[in-house]
Amino acid sequence: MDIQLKRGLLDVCVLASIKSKDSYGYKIIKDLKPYISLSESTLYTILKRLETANMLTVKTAEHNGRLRKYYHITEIGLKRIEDFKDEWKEIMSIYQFVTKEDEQSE
Amino acid sequence: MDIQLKRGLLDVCVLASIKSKDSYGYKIIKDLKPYISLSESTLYTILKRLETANMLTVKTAEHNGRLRKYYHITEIGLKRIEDFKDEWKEIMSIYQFVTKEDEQSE
DNA sequence: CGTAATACATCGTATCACGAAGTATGCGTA
DNA sequence: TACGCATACTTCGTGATACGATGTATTACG
Repeated sequence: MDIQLKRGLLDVCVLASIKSKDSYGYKIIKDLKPYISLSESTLYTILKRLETANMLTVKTAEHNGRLRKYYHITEIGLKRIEDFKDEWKEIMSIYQFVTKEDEQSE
Repeated sequence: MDIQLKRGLLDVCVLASIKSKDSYGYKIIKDLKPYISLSESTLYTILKRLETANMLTVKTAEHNGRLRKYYHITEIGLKRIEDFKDEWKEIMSIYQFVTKEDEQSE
């Protein structure tokens, strides 16, 4: 997918991937892969950004003797997803503008 | 609309605005306003980019004693719009992923 | 004559996705 | 043991790009 199109979609995707259950970096990438692929450097940048924006919290926990960072969505993060649904209406109208056939010009 | 979300949408919007009829800078901004707003500096940057990518051609013409630059879409530009329709399928699947309610987690 | 609308252009800045590279651990296998 | 591989997270530099600010110039209107 076009890199420009991914912007604005990525943040919400990451939030959606931890919405129902806390998750961690490596798993998020795998879960998102069928929909949108992102590199590790991209993901950790996003996670840090979302943390700064208080959309998620981080908790380090041990798993199999190794440390993992688990990410938990906040109310603000949930609201971000809701806001996206509103933005979607605008995107739909743009889509219709772009794809409409101009009958009068034929 | 979120600035990140606009990226990737803007180019195609501009192309769509000149698809059926040649247009010029100021008019493009006005035509797009109901769907997506962009500043002049942004538009001229985009127009130059699309010209470099051979997605449109420019022709300077006189209008009311003043020079105007008219933009005309090319085959490559039209193809860009078609490609966008394909990308749309991916975007739709992302939308469904983001908005799906997780029944199993309730 | 002054103001607004029209029309195009340039510059600097902030945001951001990504590749490359690095660090470290656990596990299977030869 | 030694090696490769998957897991897991981090840092750095770069290129793309939307935008505000600013500038130039003309036409239209009162």
